[in-house]
Amino acid sequence: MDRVEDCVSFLVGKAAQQVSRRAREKLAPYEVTPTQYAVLKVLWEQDGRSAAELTARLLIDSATITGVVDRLEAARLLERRADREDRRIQRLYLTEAGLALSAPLDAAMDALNAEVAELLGAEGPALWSELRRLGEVEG
Amino acid sequence: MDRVEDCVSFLVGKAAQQVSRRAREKLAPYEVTPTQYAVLKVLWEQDGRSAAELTARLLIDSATITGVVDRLEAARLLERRADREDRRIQRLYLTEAGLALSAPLDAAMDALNAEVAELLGAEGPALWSELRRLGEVEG
DNA sequence: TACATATAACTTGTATACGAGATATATGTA
DNA sequence: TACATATATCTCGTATACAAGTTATATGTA
Repeated sequence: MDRVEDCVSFLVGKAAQQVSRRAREKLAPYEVTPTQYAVLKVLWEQDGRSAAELTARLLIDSATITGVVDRLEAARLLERRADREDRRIQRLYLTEAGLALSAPLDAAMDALNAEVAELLGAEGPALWSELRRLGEVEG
Repeated sequence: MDRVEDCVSFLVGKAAQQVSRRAREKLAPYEVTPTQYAVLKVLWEQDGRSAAELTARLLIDSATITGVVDRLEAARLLERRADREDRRIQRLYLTEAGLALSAPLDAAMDALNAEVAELLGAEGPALWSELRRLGEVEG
């Protein structure tokens, strides 16, 4: 491999960086980051989940989740409530403000998906499944 | 888009995260990170480049380059030397230790490329060109 | 020359991302 | 019950990544 541009790690990393930059731009009006959107998205499905459930679903380190949830709580988009049966667990519940963001943020991300789909054209769907496989790379 | 797993931003981001994790593992014995590898890779081609040249080539913010170069300099893999003609510019030169890493680090990343190529099989090359297009997403 | 503008590198503040370890609480087993 | 082990969350340290702003130096133009 002669040029860094031919290195998988660089290639996938830069693709993610550009897509993430567009996602940040689209989410910026709502003062929510892409990672925060991912957490909210899982809670819109069903809230009352624990941080451990989020780390498993989103493949994020528990140290990272702590910080992301801290900021979402500070923004009053969700609340931590202690589980009554297992006192180690903090369950996460959406506030009214957190629930209200569902429609506009999903619309913003649907627009991003459409943008990328148009950029890739017919090869898009194939890329999807390849990326899913890459996302499952094991040590 | 119902599930966060169907969101392009999440999908590409997780693929990059897993590949990056494998790259970190492979580079760890040399105490070099994937981003540091990218900087070294460009300097192995030709050193004496400025930070501005690196930001353009690697699509990294100038604030990020400052920190990465700080750490590479602290690890004595490269040196900053002021340009004589334009005193704003710090040119980056590899040390003996920095040069010596070329062969083993390239071998480690070639191994990663082969690993991913095997994972993807025949669809790999198509994915490459799609990722290059994604990496060029414009605002 | 004098001054507005541009550029290179750096600084500061915020947000991931992860390794390692600390703390509190549960759970399994002798 | 007593204790070893496991789990959930959090803290701390390090490394990107980027927005915004600072400083020093160049450059273009009146």
